[in-house]
Amino acid sequence: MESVRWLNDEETDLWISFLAVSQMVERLVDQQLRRDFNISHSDYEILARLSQAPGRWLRMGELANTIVAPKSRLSHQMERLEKSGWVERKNCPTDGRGVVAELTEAGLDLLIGIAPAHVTTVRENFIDLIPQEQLEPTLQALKAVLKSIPGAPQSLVECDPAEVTTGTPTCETDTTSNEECPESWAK
Amino acid sequence: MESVRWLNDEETDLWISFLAVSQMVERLVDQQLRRDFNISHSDYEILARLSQAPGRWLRMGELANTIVAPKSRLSHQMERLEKSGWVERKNCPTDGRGVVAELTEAGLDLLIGIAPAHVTTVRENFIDLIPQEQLEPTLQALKAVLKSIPGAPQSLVECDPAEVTTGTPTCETDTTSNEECPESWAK
DNA sequence: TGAACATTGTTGAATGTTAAACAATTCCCG
DNA sequence: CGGGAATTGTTTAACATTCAACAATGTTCA
Repeated sequence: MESVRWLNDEETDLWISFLAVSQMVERLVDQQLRRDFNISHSDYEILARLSQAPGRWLRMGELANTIVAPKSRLSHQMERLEKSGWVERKNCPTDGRGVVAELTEAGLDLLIGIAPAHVTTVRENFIDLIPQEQLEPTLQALKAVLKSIPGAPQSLVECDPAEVTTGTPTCETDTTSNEECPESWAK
Repeated sequence: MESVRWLNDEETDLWISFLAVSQMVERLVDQQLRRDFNISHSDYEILARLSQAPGRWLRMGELANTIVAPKSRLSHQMERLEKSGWVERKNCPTDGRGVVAELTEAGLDLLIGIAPAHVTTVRENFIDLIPQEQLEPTLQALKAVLKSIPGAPQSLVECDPAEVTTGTPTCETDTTSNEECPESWAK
């Protein structure tokens, strides 16, 4: 005899809307990438995250965590991306079990070609649709969810990949991540 | 020579966090349903939406829209659900092309058995993680996105399926949807 | 040291999803 | 009415994802 705390109207609305937005936005973004560049959104995410990593490489596990994918999926994706020449896998020098995923020059070029249109899609179908005054509270809500779920990834900065070729660390230690994505890039 | 409006830090953070939360929450919810009840979240959604529809049935197209799925996916899902006896397909009496998806008694019973645990999962991994003061702005943000995307579904109310057996319309015409999901249901 | 255990990543088979082509029906309008 | 266009839903085949089992390496600690 357990008493269930059903969702009230507002909570229900929030949950249903969240599901709908998640799926619609994901679908729109994915379809734009497939249609215009013949690449899936999840493949794009791999390239993008690698491009921002210190030496444009990440351990497989880290990468999987970052894009919130099971390891097995990442393995399959990497196999395809590697065949296309956009990514390389190397044995990790510091851990015999480990594998390092590295973005190739070709992969970076591809990403640089795609990013502008992608950002536009993200704006048109998500960011620019949200009224200014709700940006910050929404971000806080999302971060609260992330914080409470064990194993959730850090936030990373997504920006012009053409500018992120230096290998400057974005993670943990050096948190002056602002410098990496100045608004002045909008040239 | 197009000038790209890259995302600034806050926007980037919002986008990345949104993607992460979407995938993490969807995964957690889906896994709980599979583990405890051997049903996928998307199958659950079908049962839930049908249970709230006027006579516990919907046109295939409406249903696909509601759950934000391509029609082809819904067809496959329905085939499986029909085999399991939780749903039935009938020819639509008013449109020769149409097909009507109807929840069976068995399907409703299943849903009633599952719903409490499901709601708990949704609370634990999403709703209850969001601070009170961000609930409303977040909802507004999501609704703004939905409103601006053509073909986005209406919000529906998700509540105790045991109570929604009367066939009272929730859509369009009768918008006193509050009555359907009073907080007092939390018994 | 070495034996149990933990971690890392891959593999293969089962399953689910997708886009495109299709058949059936209805709608629009001359 | 009747013919072209639009809508509805299914099907097929290609593709992607998932889980569980696995191999390989690292870690712990007696």
